[in-house]
Amino acid sequence: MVSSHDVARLAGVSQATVSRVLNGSKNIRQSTVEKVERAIKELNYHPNLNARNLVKKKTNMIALITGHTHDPFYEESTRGIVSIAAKKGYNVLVFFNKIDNDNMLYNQVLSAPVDGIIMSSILMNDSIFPVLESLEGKPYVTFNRKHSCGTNYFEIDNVKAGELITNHMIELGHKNLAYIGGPLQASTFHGRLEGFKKEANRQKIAVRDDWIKTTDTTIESIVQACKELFSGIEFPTAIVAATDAIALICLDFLLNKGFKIPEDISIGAIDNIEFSAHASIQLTTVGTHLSQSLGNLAMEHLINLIENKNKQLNSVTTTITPHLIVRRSTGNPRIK
Amino acid sequence: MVSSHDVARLAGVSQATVSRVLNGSKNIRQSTVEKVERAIKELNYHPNLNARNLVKKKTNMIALITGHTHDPFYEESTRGIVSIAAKKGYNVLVFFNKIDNDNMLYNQVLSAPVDGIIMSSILMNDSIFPVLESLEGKPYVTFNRKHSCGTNYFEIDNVKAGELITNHMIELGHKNLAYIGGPLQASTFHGRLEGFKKEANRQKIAVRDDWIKTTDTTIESIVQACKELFSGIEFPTAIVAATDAIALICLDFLLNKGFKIPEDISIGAIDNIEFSAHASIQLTTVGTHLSQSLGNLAMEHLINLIENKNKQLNSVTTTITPHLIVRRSTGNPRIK
DNA sequence: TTGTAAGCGTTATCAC
DNA sequence: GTGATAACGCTTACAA
Repeated sequence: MVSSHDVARLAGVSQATVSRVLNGSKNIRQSTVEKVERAIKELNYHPNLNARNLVKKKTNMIALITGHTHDPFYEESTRGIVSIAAKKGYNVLVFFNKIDNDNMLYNQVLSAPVDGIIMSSILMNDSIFPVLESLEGKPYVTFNRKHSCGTNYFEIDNVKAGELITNHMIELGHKNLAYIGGPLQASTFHGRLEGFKKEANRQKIAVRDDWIKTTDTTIESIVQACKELFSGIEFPTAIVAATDAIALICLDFLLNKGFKIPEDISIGAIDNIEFSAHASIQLTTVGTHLSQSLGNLAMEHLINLIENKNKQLNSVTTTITPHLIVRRSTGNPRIK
Repeated sequence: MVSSHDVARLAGVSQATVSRVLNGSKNIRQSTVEKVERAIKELNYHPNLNARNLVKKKTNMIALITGHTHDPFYEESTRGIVSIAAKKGYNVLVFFNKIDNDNMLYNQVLSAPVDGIIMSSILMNDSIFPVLESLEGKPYVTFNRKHSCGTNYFEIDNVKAGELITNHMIELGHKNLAYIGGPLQASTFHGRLEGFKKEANRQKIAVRDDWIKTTDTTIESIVQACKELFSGIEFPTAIVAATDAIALICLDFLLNKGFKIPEDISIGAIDNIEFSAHASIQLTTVGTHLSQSLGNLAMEHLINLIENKNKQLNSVTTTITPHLIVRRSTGNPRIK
């Protein structure tokens, strides 16, 4: 492996001078700059970032802990985060987490050589948080979900989101509502289910307990929930899915069963992933009016935290009010 | 930032001993292990990986250069690669590249502190390759696309894939074929277009020059291609898209224009991304019989290269024979 | 303008 | 078993 010493030797200068050229310092004769650059090119030298980072105590890397990008929501946010990071001179180390606290993973992230940590899929009682708090000097930020005792989060008003989509179904005339969500230790699922129940309650719509499904967000468990919902004599006429990703899986299930959407069954969700707008999907959902995604906002905030070290910024909490986006997956229930 | 020295001081041992405990070395008294571990916990110590990597000359990180995960193909491969990496103890640094050679990016990747490099979206004449070859000791691997002078690639037989989907259209009775692809400096697009032309030729089907569209794979340019295709008096009855991602965008365009698929227009593609099997898409496409994706195979190969340093493995070239997957986006042309 | 040398936080080779 | 100590490849005062 060629080092700056080799370059120095070839260029006939000291290693320190090579370093100066590399870092574009002023006060350095143009002719030596050229000598060094020629040597760099000739030896095909690339600085060892490990060594640099060690002395600079800065790596320009950030760690992202996200749910599997199988869920388009996480794919979109990951894409945005990596892009913003690149634009600002950071690289991102991607970690996928499971549904439950994963201490192995967290330890890895905690000692990863990164300047900050951004997380989307943590639980309200996640064990990483106390550690993170005690880790002075390594800023972190959360988006989508939040921790029960955490600050620095960017979320939508999940209760409101649940109310909006539920209200839409009820306004359409649906009385047989089902709900499919995820683990309630996630603040998103917790809030959305609360919104669903609250709105149903407010409108005096009784919801059967066994029509409220809590999955682990895997395809299998969502399909299982669908099977249970449509195995009895009575079916729901409308499904409120906690996320667009869940809705997409339900949709696949229902279409394969021969149901017509929305004639037979209405389906609506929350997240407004890009694909929901596709002409062959047209999912009614709940989204934000933001031009930036939550992930992008969080990433920009994280970079501010890293670079400004502005202690005032250290406890930003952002909750965005969502709104309903009506498309073609919801309609009036069939008259009996 | 707490270092192993701090731990040593608190535990009343030397820093070297802390290091030994950390690395689980034998020949160390159980009682001191406990002392050290207690100190580690108390100080909330996490080893500095930069320092460790510097001396070990190993980072357990790999760099992935991929197209934007906006294209589900890249999302799926990225997901697989990150998962395999994690399983094998590696983390992945994700870089998105543009359609053209991006020297800034490449320089970044080249000096990134990684043990190896995996790339999916390079061009046949990409400038990174000569450098990569000269970079002894940093293995690399390519999947999906390959470099004109590169080895270590995993691809499908793109010409064959182009032939298969084109043949399918012709067998259905289509005579007015259009093709929408991407930059021909990408081996995938190059081969797939070649296959398209070859098969049309073999079957004596004349294809209009202006019905062969080369986009830059952005949504805008694909939509533009669609507009051009469907603005004249004569329309194609079948579209061969070079990738499922392109087909999805065409599909959106066509459905929004009020076309029925496949009654008015058939559409088929290559890649067999997961979403193509969704009940609301049902895209006819070309895929492999592999249980693993190309990206996964490539990643496993890369880890072998890194860990075994087996020089024999150093020039693996894999070309998988693809097969047709008929779904509901293709059918017979309307009889005039 | 350039060179010398002291770290950065580890691992690993010696002695003891 | 454990403690010194020399790297690892870089940045950055401090000298010259």
